[in-house]
Amino acid sequence: MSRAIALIDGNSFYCSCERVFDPKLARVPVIVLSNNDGCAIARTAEAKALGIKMGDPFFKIREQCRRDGVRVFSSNYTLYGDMSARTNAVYRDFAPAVEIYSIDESFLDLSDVHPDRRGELARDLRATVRSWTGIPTCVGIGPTKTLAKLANHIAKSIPDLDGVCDLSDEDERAAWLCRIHVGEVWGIGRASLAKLEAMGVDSVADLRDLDPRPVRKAMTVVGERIIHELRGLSCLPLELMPAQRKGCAVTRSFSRRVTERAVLEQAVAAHATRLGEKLRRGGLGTSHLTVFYHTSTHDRGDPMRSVSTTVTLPEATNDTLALIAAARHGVDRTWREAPDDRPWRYSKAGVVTTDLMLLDASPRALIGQLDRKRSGPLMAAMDACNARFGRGSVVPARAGLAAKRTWSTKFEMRSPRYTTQVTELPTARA
DNA sequence: TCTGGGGTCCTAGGACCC
DNA sequence: TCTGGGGTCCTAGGACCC
Repeated sequence: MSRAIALIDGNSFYCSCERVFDPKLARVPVIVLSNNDGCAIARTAEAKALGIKMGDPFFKIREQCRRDGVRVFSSNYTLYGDMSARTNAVYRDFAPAVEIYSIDESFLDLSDVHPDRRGELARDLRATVRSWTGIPTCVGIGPTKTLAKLANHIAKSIPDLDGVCDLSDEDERAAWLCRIHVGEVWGIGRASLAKLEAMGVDSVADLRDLDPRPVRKAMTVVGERIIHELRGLSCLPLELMPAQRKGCAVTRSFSRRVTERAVLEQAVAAHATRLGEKLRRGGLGTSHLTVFYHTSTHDRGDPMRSVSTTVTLPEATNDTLALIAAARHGVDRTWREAPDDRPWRYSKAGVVTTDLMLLDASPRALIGQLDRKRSGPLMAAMDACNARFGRGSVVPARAGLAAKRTWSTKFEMRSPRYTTQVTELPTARA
């Protein structure tokens, strides 16, 4: 039996999550905004038809949204993450192996399903997910991940296919590859597209038929792999065990421009706190913390400043207090008072780590060892309180975190966390 | 100082993804 | 006024070693 991979994803996933809990959103244009209500990152078909593009800044389309009756939502990651888990639970009923690729996409191994039955299984899967979670999906099937992705793209763009496209058959596949633009291929971005167009490549079939060697020269081994994958030779295995992550970052734009040192310190302390939570969830630690903050390139005429500094810790840790101290130290050694009456107006700050390791397996310091016997239980107690009473219920004192946050990210149009907060359950009146 | 042929590790930057 | 956040992989080049 031939190898077969399916890629299933939620249609306009974030928008579909909002629709599940508000029937009035059906058939009207809906968009979901990025953090800070910055730009559109999910659009329903109706919103796309109005010309709203991926990444359109909200302040530029606000008026159009009002005029055209577009329903606008801030992103509600708690809700989307929970809905994602529900869809994956359904996928696992249909396939022996599932790779969760992103919040709304999963690869399924269908190799053991007879080729004649794969389309039927995909239709059954779609219907089940729709009925059990409310999320509409599309399914693409092919002998490699790259072809499954391409099939999914076809399933989405040709309504007659009813949300399922199977590229298992070689002749059918060849016909489709001639009709699809090479820019739709997974892994071909702007830069590669320009190179390929210069080489006279237009369709996916053109790319498939290229000699891999010159492509490797121009697009590295990544480009070469894509060609093999398009020919049906699998180079990208299903990754069933999530790999240990290598880096972790918490970065946010401010909801206003920030000029005060105390506010910047409060922000990086808050980001370091969140970083600690993320690290502890994976049992990970870091011994280097990079702190950055900068002005905005959109503020033309304003003085620009971009700062990035890396603070070294004596040994790996995920202790919030140690991370906050490191983050504040980063600000300490880089903060400058403006030379004249035009202060730098910072737009964004963050903390970044790139050297994560399992804390239990990390080497201990000879000098400056942190007290893990104390830190572990303290952090566990803090995490437990915050899990029970909501994030931010317990914060370290002294870091200024208890004070009002005047800079924090905007979510002015966020829907309730219907599935994870008992206080935000929908109300029914009878 | 020059001459040669390997290695490893780290970092920065580019590209791409969702 | 208002333009997201968080990842991965790959390569080149420098520092350093034998």
